[in-house]
Amino acid sequence: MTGRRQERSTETEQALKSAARRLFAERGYLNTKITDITAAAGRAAGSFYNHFSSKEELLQSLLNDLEAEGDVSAESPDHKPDFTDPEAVRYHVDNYWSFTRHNWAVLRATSQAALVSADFARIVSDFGAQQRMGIRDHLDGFPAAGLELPGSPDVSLAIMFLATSALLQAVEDGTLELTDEQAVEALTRFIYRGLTGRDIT
Amino acid sequence: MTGRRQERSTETEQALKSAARRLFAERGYLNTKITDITAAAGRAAGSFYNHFSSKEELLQSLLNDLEAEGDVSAESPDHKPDFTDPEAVRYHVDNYWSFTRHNWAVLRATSQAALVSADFARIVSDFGAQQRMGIRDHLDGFPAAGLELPGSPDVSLAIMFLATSALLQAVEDGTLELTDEQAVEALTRFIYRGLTGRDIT
DNA sequence: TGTACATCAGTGAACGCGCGTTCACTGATGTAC
DNA sequence: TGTACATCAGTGAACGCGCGTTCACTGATGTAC
Repeated sequence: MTGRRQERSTETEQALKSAARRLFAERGYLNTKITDITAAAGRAAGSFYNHFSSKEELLQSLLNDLEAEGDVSAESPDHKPDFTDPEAVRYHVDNYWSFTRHNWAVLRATSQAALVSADFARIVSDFGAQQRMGIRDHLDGFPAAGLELPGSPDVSLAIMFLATSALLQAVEDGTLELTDEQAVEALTRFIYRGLTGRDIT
Repeated sequence: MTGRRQERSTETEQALKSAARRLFAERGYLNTKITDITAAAGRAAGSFYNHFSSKEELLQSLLNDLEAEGDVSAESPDHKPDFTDPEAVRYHVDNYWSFTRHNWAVLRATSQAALVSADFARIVSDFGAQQRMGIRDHLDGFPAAGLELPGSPDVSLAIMFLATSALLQAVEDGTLELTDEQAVEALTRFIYRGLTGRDIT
């Protein structure tokens, strides 16, 4: 009934995953060896292949977990879908910042994997495209409000996301020292101004 | 007189360097093996170690070449050192874009090396800090002009550089399609607005 | 200018390390009767 | 409920591949006299 065997199996699988997440965060994806993961998880090297056929597959599995729980695209009902409103920009910057920071280990691991694997490069690229697509309609009010984007909608939104994740990366690796609040505040002002050409009042 | 031996030696060294640059551009630093470089340069594997003691040292040497010629910090005499003027922002964005794009192979290789080597991580981090330092005085006119930065000067400038190189990376890897002119134009507007809170007229 | 020896850049086969991957084995869990 | 057999998760030593690195050797260049 309990399925003692399967229980044990999923225990090990979870142990491997969480060890991997920890090591990826500490030393990065590329510097983490499969045997490091099994050792950190307290299992034998061979055990790894009962669960994953490669480090890539493990990472893919961590990514799937992200999608399952976090659901990036899920937007709370009270959010404002119009970037002519500074609060709407702040809401999205804050959301994206928190999400990325919270899942930094896995997301950074993915971009590192993208350097070496064409598959992951496409995943990263598609992920970005999807993000932009998801909020493109937040710019719909611009013409009516007499606002002009700095470039095409796609490029303008790309700059928004790229600036945010690049700043987060700088904070994470210690290049820049600032709190989450400071970061979100500065980004929000920068981005709102950049998109609209108006200042936050 | 000619120094036939030394001539031959520097020939090989140049061949190795330019093969490396080519391969780094094609398949990235991490995916390029030392034997790939020697093969592409048409030399024997062992020859590599007459010139460099490791792939890192070769990359370091490519970086030194950059500094020697390009001199990033060198600013032409006619440039405007005041970011309250949109043309000054455009000038710097354009400059940085061209420089980075022109030396993309080496710069990307360096950030890839930074993922794996703490030494290169510091080089990258220091390089960014130096860039920001070099133009911090371009913000000096802001208070007098009644302009307020989106965050601290360092963070504001960091966002400027990070956004630019992140966009370049997206263009280089094919994620985004736009010409240099479009990119510089969009970035200039985004950044000028972001820094000043005013629009480009 | 010529000869004899030294040095040096380049060669490529061979070596060895790190690490991914396999596989025979163990002990526990599940199944058949 | 008990016994005999099957299956499965986990183990860790061993294997082997890829690639960095070495080194004895070659032929050309430089030096001494």
